[in-house]
Amino acid sequence: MIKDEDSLLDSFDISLLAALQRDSHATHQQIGEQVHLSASQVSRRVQRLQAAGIIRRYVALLEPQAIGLGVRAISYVTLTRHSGDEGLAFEREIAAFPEVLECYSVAGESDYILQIVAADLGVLSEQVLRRLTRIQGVGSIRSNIVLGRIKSSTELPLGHLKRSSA
Amino acid sequence: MIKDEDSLLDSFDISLLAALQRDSHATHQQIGEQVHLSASQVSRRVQRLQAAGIIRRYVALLEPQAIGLGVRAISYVTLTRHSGDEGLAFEREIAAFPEVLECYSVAGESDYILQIVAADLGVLSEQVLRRLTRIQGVGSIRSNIVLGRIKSSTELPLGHLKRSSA
DNA sequence: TGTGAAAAAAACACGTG
DNA sequence: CACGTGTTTTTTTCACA
Repeated sequence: MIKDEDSLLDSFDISLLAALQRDSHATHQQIGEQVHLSASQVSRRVQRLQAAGIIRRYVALLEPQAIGLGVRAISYVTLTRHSGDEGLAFEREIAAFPEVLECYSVAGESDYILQIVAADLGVLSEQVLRRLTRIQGVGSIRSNIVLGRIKSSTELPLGHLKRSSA
Repeated sequence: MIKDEDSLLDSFDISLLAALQRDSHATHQQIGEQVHLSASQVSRRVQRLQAAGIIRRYVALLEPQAIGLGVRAISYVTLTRHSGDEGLAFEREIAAFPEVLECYSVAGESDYILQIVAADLGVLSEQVLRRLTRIQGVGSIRSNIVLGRIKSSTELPLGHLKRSSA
């Protein structure tokens, strides 16, 4: 089953990925110093990791507070019926909501768990949740308002790869 | 000093932020073409947005599947007591778990909502959740296994800023 | 605010172990 | 065959109009 992905990853690659997850704007030189690799080597490996689809893309992370997004919620959506079609339609629509940062289908009481951001509570309930309720097939929506952001990371753990080298 | 963040954001800045959230590796030239701005103008504005703390950092996003992270869970942690200290200790410890990508304190039944990734269900339950249970003050942990990732975005909505110009 | 020059960085080709 | 070194090309930043 494991045909190639892991086998390309030696311990240098892992350190490299860790560094890029932390700061993708560091120069190859700087990254090379951190991971004990030459700049050209960093360049080569980065290209390989991109081509392999391990590095998906590079993005800028913004500060929600600084752009007036003061409220975050975790919401639970239950569909009226689970006949397949409802789900697909919902999934297509939900992806178009910019306020919905994440949406996962889950096993359990609710069908979907969403992470939503909005300017304030008023906008969240009167606009975003309101619009979500109107999506075809949506039965109920329950929400948890986020009081504090303890951790919010885009860095995937790499420790489980540490053992094997290529 | 300017305390009002929004006042620095005209419609060019908003387009610029949108572009950087999508692809921070595009050259200033390319971004400039998208948002109808010269490369030097892009450079200037990017520096301003960074200095203003609106752009927090640049990161590489990896593909979880490609590095062997096949399982994702949303977990709910309830503390045994809410006497303040328990919460702080938990928050400090939880941040050190690389598998815990996100952790929010919420109003509701549980005290914290977590997003966790792991190689497989075995590792999730036998290692990650096991270790979480042992943190001081943790009462119960309930989890939802993610069946499908419908949307997982780092792009914050900017539509609410569109109206005012500086 | 745009234009062009200077600085920096990345990509590339080469020679070496 | 993989590595580092030096070169070329690209990109960014800065000075000036």
